[in-house]
Amino acid sequence: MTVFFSKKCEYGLQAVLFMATQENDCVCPSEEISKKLNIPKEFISKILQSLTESGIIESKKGKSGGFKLAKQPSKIKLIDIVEAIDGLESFNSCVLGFPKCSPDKPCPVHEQWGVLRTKAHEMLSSETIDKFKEKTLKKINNA
Amino acid sequence: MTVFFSKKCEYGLQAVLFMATQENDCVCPSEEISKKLNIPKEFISKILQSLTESGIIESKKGKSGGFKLAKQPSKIKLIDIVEAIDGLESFNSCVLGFPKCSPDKPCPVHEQWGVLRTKAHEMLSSETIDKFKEKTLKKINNA
DNA sequence: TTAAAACCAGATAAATTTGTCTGATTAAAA
DNA sequence: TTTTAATCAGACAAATTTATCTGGTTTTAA
Repeated sequence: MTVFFSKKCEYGLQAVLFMATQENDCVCPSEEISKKLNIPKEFISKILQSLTESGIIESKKGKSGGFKLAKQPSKIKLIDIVEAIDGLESFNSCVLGFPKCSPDKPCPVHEQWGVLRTKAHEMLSSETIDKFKEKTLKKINNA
Repeated sequence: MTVFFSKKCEYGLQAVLFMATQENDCVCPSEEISKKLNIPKEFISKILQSLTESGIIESKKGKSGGFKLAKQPSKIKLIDIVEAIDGLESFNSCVLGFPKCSPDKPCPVHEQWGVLRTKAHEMLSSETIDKFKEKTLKKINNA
């Protein structure tokens, strides 16, 4: 197996990155997101609902409703989306599954893995979604 | 969620690291491994069976049987165990779940994630399990 | 030779994650 | 005002992962 993000989180990241490519006050119905990204409609709907609760996106109900970002793209970090969906536990728990892994009671690979995990966390915390607009458009339209 | 290794893989890594701390020709029954590492007996048995098939460990059947490493600890890399259990697909597939993510058709975070993934792969490929003997003993006996 | 202690094999069960369905509510547009 | 198109809520279903059970086979040791 060996995944990093859950499917939900992958889809959530895709969806938010996609929404960041849209014009400002244009709301995006879940069906459109579903089609553009090839994600089952009902599934992405649920994910969008939870991202709405988390305050990352906003929803507009009723006809010609949909979703849009709740903040400026430059204010949304990748880690925000990950935290909302998968949580941050993995950045604080043992990669080998040992109990109570800590600097005090390190697991065998504590050091080696710690470095990598920190780098991953730094990357996700520093990158904001406005940086990915072009690449996202390219990927979605080319793929 | 956000896991890196599956539970199976975590347990497999723990078990092999533990076996590397044992005396050379001493075979280790699955029950002992189960108790030492707090892993359900039947579950770790299955995992040990599959590691046996993969040639990483050897089994001795019958009374006073058990498992031991099939090679010298210095010849077993962490990545070997991961490959045997989880496979290497994740090192070659898109972290955002986009289809056909490649240098040609990169996903939005292709570069950023690629660096991290490569580092993870390098770490797992360079570290051999003999390096962890002491730390493993400490962790198991202290925890 | 026999009993005990281990691995082995395959089925089954439980838990979690992923995905679907139904109907209610909301709000814009005809 | 009514129809239509959307979110929302909660139950349900399927798939995957994790864990357990049962019984068989192997081999040592008493």
